[in-house]
Amino acid sequence: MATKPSSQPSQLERAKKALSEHHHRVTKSRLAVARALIAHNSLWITPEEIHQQIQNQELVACDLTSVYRTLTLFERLGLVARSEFYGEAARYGWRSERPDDSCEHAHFFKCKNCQEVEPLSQCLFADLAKSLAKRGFTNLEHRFEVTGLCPNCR
Amino acid sequence: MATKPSSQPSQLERAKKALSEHHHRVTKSRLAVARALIAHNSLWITPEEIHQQIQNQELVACDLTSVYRTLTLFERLGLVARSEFYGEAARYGWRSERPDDSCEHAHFFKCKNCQEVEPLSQCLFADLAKSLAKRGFTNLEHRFEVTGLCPNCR
DNA sequence: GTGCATGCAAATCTTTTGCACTCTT
DNA sequence: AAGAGTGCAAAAGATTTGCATGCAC
Repeated sequence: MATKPSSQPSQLERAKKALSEHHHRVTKSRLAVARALIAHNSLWITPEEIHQQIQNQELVACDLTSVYRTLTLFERLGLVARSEFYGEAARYGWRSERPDDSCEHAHFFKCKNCQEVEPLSQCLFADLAKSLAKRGFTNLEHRFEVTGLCPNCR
Repeated sequence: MATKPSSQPSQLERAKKALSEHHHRVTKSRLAVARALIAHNSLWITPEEIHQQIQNQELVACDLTSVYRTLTLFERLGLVARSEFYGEAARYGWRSERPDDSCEHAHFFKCKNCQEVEPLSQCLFADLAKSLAKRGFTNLEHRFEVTGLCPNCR
């Protein structure tokens, strides 16, 4: 799974900026979590996996508890998106674009057999959101998840 | 929250039929769970709530563990649909129509404030399903959930 | 009678919380 | 120096599992 080293510095800078702008401290743990997420690019990983990766690849120690706390914070800052399949740990993905793009997050396909996760290009929500907004619903959030068997596993 | 007594007998019969057709035994516990779900009609309730309701309204005892096991079974039989909002217990809803209608289940809006659950009429999945199927994905299942504030709570 | 289903207890898994200590600001 | 952030341990909550007993078939 190749990472895109060239995109990492700017993404990490974005994280630092978001933290300081919102008066949160730029700590080693938080940067380590950010790095782990950015390295996984568009994939969705669990807090546990993030924790593992930090332990393996970094000299920094970062408790699992801090991973959770950092992810919660990052989500508030719009840096990550969260999604969850039934009965499993939540998964987080780095959001490389603007935080207000609410359609970039929880749309993906996951194979029941090989666990492969594949992002879905489309966001089906836009139209429905409009019609709900028209009827007076506000603060809308949505989740859309698809499972099944991928071509390799069927 | 008024129930529709007239629809209950047939729904319960449907449950019994599905059980015996698939060589599962028709037990008091399973019927109690079915009754609790049917009484709640289109609402989505948690295993805990089902358990509570059985304890309150029925003379039958049914352990929470059995509620879980029964719900898992019912889901396999297509009698109930399961949905889950972040960080909360899963919720189950009785499916009054044919089990193969994959668009009847997890499409609803839930107000973050008053917890009101409102079904969404549209199924946005059809087109995406087609394109995934064309690419070789099979056994597709999907979930689509929306939260926010309803007109009364905004 | 057979063996599926149940109840109870305990385990598991994810996530959160309390608290003393540490490090960023 | 102040207090936000962290690590560790323990709690909390939902769901699952093991096993002996009980009930539907």
